[in-house]
Amino acid sequence: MRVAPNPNGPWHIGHARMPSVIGTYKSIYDGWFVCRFDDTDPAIKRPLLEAYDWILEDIQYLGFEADEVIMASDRLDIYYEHALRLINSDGAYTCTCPSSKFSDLKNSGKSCPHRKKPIEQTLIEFQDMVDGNFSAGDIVLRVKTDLSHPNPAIRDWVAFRIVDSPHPRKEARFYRCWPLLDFQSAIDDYLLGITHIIRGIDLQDSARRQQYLYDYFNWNYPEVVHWGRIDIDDPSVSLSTSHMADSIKSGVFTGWSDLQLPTLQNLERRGIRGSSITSSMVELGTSTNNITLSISSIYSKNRSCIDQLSDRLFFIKNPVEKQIFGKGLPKTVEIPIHPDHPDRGFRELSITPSIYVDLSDLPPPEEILYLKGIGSVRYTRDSFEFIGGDFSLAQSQTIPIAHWLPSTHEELCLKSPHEEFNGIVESAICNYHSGDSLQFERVGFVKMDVNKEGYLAYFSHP
RNA sequence: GGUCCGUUAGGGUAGUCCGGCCAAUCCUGCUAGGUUUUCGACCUGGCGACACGGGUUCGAAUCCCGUACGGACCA
Repeated sequence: MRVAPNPNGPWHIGHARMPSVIGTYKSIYDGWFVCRFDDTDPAIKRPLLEAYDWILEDIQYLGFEADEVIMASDRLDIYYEHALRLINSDGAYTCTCPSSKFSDLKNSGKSCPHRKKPIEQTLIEFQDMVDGNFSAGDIVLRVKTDLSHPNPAIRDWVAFRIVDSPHPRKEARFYRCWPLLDFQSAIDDYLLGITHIIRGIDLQDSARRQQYLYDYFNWNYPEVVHWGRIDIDDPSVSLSTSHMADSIKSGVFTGWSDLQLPTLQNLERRGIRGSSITSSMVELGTSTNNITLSISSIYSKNRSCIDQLSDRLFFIKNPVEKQIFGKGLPKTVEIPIHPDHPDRGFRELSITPSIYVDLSDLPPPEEILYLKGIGSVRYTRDSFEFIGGDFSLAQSQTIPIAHWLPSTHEELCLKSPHEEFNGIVESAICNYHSGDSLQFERVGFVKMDVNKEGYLAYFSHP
C-alpha cells in the first residue's frame, strides 16, 4: 500500500489518516508500505523542498516507517517510456486544441481533428514535448478513451502537459513535459506492485480514467477504496495545505509553526502523542462520508496516554501576591508528585510570608478559600488569615480549592493556540526537561520546552 | 447543467452486501451523583440516532421507487 503525498507543505491532522490506516493494515496483513511523493506539478501545487523531510518525520511521529521512499520527479523517464508504449498501441494522441474548443467537442461527444492522426506523427510530437520545443498550453498528450462515455470527465483525458516553471528539485529542474496525476500514479501503482489503494472521494473518477490505461497495457487494476474529506471541529481552520499557505502569506498566521495551525508538527510540540492521533484515525474507518472529527476525542486518548506519566506541579497564570498569617501556620507543606502514585514521593513547598494565587481564584472579601496543602484561609484585610488545616471541615462546607505558590518560584511562559501566559511555576520545574509531559494542576496538561530564555511550556489540553 | 456518491444521537462509529439475534454497538461529548486536598483520574446513573414519503415482506436501519439535504469530479 502507499501514501502518495504532494510535498507542498507540512502535513496537517487530516493527512494522518492515510499513514495511520495503511500502517495499521500493514502490520495486520503483513503488507508493504511505500511513501511515494507525487510531486509532478511544479506550477499549481508546487513542491516545497523542506516538506519532503517534514513528511517523513510526520510519518515517524505517528509511529510508522515507510519500507521505501521514492519521488515521482525522479521517474520522468519511466513515464515517458510508458507514454511511448501507449502511443504505439494507438492509445494516445497529441492535441493542440485550445482547452475551451476541446471541451465543446468533448461535451457533444465529438472527436477532435488530432485524434485520427498517424501514430508516427504523435510519436514525433510527443518527443518534441519531451525535448522542450513547446510552451505551456500549446499541446497536450491525450489518452484515447470513449467519446460516448456518459461521464464527460472520462472522455480523452490529458496524460501529459507542458509546464514552463522548473521543478524546485535540482534533479528534476530540466523537465518541461509533466505527466498528470492520473497517468503518473496509474503507472507507479502498477510498477510498485500496489495491491490496495485508498484515496479521497475527490479522486473517484481516477479509477475509471486509469482503467483505460490498464486495459491498454493489459494490467489488473488494484482494489480501490474511497473515503471522504476530513475536517476538525476545534481550530476551525480549513484542512487544506494550500489554504494554510495562503493564510500564512496574507499574514493571518505567522508561519507553519503558528500554533493555531493543526499541523502534525504543532500537535507534537503541544504534547499530543502520535499514537493518540493514529488510533483516532483508525477508528474513523473508511466511509465515504465527509466527517468532522472532534479534536476532544484525540485529547481524550492522549489524556489516558499521559495522565499516569505526568508529574503534577502548580502553575499560576495571573499571579497576585498576598500576605498570609495566622496561628499554627506550618512552615512547609508536602504535596504528592502524583496523586495516584504516592510512591513517587512529594514536592515540598515552603510557606513564605507572602504567597501567590491566581487572580481568578481570589475570593470575595471575608470569604474562605482552601489552599491546597495548607488549609483554609479567610481573605481579610487584603491578606489571607490561616484558620485551620482540617481538610474534612473544608470538604463538608464545599469551600473552593485553589493552588498557590511561595515567593520562591520560577517564571514560565505557557503557550496555547489562542493565548499565552507569562506566569509562575514551582521551583521544582528545574527537574524537568524539554519534551516532558506535566500536568499543571487545575490548568491542564503541558509539554515542557526549556530554552535559553527560560522555561516554556505548550498547552496540550485540559 | 452532466456523471457519480452519500445520509445511524452534539461529533465519530458498528450493523446495511447475505432482511429476523437491533426497542440498534462502542468511543467521544453533555449531564446528575459518588470519590479524590486538581477543573485530571476513577465509580455509578442519565441524555441522545436509523433524513422523509411510499412499496415489497409474516417481518425493513438493512431490499425497491420517489423526495429532501449534503458531497465529489467535469463544464
